[in-house]
Amino acid sequence: MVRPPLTPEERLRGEQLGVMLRQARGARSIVEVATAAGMSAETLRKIETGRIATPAFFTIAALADVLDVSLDHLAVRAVPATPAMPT
Amino acid sequence: MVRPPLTPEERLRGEQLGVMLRQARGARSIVEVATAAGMSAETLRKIETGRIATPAFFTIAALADVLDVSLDHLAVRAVPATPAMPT
DNA sequence: TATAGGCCGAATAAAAATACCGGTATAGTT
DNA sequence: AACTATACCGGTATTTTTATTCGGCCTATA
Repeated sequence: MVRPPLTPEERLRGEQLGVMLRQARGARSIVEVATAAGMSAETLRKIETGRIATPAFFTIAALADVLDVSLDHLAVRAVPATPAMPT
Repeated sequence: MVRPPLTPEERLRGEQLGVMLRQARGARSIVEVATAAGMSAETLRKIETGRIATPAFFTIAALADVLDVSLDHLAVRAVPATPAMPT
């Protein structure tokens, strides 16, 4: 009936996404990239550190545009192992 | 100091994303696609109708995977005109 | 009848996104 | 040495939004 809490797997997934975004930022400062992507530096920092585990689609899209990385690439890399549910 | 309300532009952007996802779903039922993507049917319906304007990145990623569409494609199409800020 | 698909509104807990504060560490300047 | 500026981190507080379930309602079709 309510929104369920994030699972440990979802937390991990968010951390991995953050690591990739941080790596893509390279030597640029958080302030510069966040401003270019139209978000606050605090938000970008929390995404990079995984404290925002399930950020909004358009937030990541804006970041990917600024950082010149592919959204599909990010999604695939962040969700590595599909549970492979048996039929 | 607080999270600002969604702008009309963000609402529109969400609606456009919904339209694209709906089109990609084709003849498949909401229940089938939502289940395959690991979310409730109600949530998918709200995304398609734009009532969830800024869905989570991994939510859209799961949908894009099931529907076999590109996240980059969705992002570009949903945010068509960059404001073209003058230098 | 009844079954399947879809639409809508209310209610709820959890989380996003933001700002502010202090702390740390490094690099450059006076 | 003292000061200044930049950059990053962690916590707190706040409002808005997500994601979910439930119930009802409608339409087509077997």
